Amino acid sequence: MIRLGLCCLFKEEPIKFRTTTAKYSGRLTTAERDKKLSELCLHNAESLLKAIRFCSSNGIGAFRVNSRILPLNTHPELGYIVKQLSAGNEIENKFRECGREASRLNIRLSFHPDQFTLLSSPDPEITRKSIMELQYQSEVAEWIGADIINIHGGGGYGDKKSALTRVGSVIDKLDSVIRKRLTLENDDRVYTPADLLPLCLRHGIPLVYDVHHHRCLPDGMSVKSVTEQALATWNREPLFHISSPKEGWGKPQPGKHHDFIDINDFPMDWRTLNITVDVEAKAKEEAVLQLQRELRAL
DNA sequence: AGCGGTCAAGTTGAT
DNA sequence: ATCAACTTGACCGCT
Repeated sequence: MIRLGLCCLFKEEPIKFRTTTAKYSGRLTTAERDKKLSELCLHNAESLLKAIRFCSSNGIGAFRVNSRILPLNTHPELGYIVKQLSAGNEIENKFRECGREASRLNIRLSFHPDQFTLLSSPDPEITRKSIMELQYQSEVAEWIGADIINIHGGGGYGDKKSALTRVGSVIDKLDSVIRKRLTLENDDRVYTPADLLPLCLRHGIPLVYDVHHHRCLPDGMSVKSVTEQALATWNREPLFHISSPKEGWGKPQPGKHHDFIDINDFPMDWRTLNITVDVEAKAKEEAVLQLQRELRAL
């Protein structure tokens, strides 16, 4: 019933994604840089294929793709178009193979651009760069058949209402390759489910409900109520997030993730739903497998 | 071969 | 005013 998802990395399984830094890459000659980036992108496509197969073999139903799957792709000085890399065609073909394999094995793929990607900024330059990032992840999403690009609301700037209005107007202008995949997630500092639900309903954007963030930043709504209302925003299999606090509830830093999920943090109401739940835990695949065992044992 | 310093981006809140 | 935290290591370069 429930599809559990692994986020980006492995703890024990030897599947690695590689990256580089702008500082290092910028010191290389154009030819050296092309070679380096080609190698990294191709390596990452091959790792993604392994990740998909690992998930399938282990009963893990979803995998979140790291934002740096194509390292430095949208960097202002060092960014590049994949087709123009020397290994461009090979890279794209390998990603399309990932898509076929994910489809064959029924592994759901998603993206989660990091905190630099936000649509609420009053600065148009930040919005422009964010849209570039969404565009890049959408292109890879097209290749591999990922149906989700999930982001947070971004900054509040002391006026969340105005900020969310900006988010809405940017969303309405997005290219459909982004728009059809875009989802919004409540965070643990600024935007609660109560903040985001009206926007999600008005603009037809699904809400990724992170119950851990909701517990860190409550809004008076119950888990049950948010669950119901979040489900109603989805036109496809819903995606929710789960994690457990490292120091326990009520300690200084409830935002930090524990190695594993405490089964008591998993909402009862979710157990019978037809949903994907991404497991955000430092023990990665070990944590997903443990939660799966504990859910089955109930 | 091993280890430490460093890493593109934005915002918030602790100090 | 500065800086860690966010999702979290992985990389390069020095010894």
